[in-house]
Amino acid sequence: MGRSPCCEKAHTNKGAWTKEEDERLIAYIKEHGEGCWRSLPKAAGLLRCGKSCRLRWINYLRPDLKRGNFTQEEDELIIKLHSLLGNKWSLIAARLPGRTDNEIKNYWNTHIRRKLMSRGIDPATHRPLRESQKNSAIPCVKGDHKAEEIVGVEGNKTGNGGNEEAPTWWWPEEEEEEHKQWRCPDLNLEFCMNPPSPQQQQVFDEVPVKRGALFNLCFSCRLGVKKSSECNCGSGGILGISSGVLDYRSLHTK
DNA sequence: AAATAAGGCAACCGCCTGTCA
DNA sequence: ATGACAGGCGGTTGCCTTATT
Repeated sequence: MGRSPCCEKAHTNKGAWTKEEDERLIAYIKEHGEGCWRSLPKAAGLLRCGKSCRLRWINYLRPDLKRGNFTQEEDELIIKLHSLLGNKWSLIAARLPGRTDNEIKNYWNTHIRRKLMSRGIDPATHRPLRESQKNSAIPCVKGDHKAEEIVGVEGNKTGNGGNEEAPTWWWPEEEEEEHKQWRCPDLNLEFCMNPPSPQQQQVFDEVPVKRGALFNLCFSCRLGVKKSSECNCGSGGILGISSGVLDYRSLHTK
């Protein structure tokens, strides 16, 4: 037997939200806060599925949302993060204050994908299209490259399927043979994590990480060690992976 | 001006995961 | 240990708007 539906579909509205529904949802959340999405619709007098309410709030009604076009900096950050995380839109969104996973996903599919394709870069692998077709592996990273250096999109390496532009991290032709030797012989997924530098620590403490909120986490929580006895911030690692484990600023590949 | 195509985005669907009894 | 449940996520759909013919 399958799971029961999250709501009684026969008596729920679907499709676009009306202004009145929005106002009801905002008013309810302002008074009672987020959470208990299943019971929220009834309590708020909405004929909507709880999931639908959650989505509407998170993607559209939250007061901390940044509306409007993506900036060049945001563009580049999305590309960088996507090259590291893949389609983990929620993780990517966690690093772009005021942006939602859905918004970033849509933006990726409609703008960035095309932009990368026009540059001859495979948006799935972040490799030149010709290479991606030959070898559909995830891009390998040259030993000491930091994540920030991996996915620059400017540059003009030729031989990428006729397109002049290619990532700056792509090696010059004279090194091509050398790199063919070791490029993705095995996919090395071994990561090392370093404690944040004082500068990184400051960034961690200042940059809104998730949903515009500020988090002050101890080191064990940033490592995603849930309920660690070392935890001295009291959060118990509630943010897990999004808080530090995969933070691209402290993540290096070997 | 009307018809059609393409683009953009909000919303839905179904699966996965973590939590709790 | 197990199952139910809520929340969260990524993929997909469908509608609305804009551009083109």
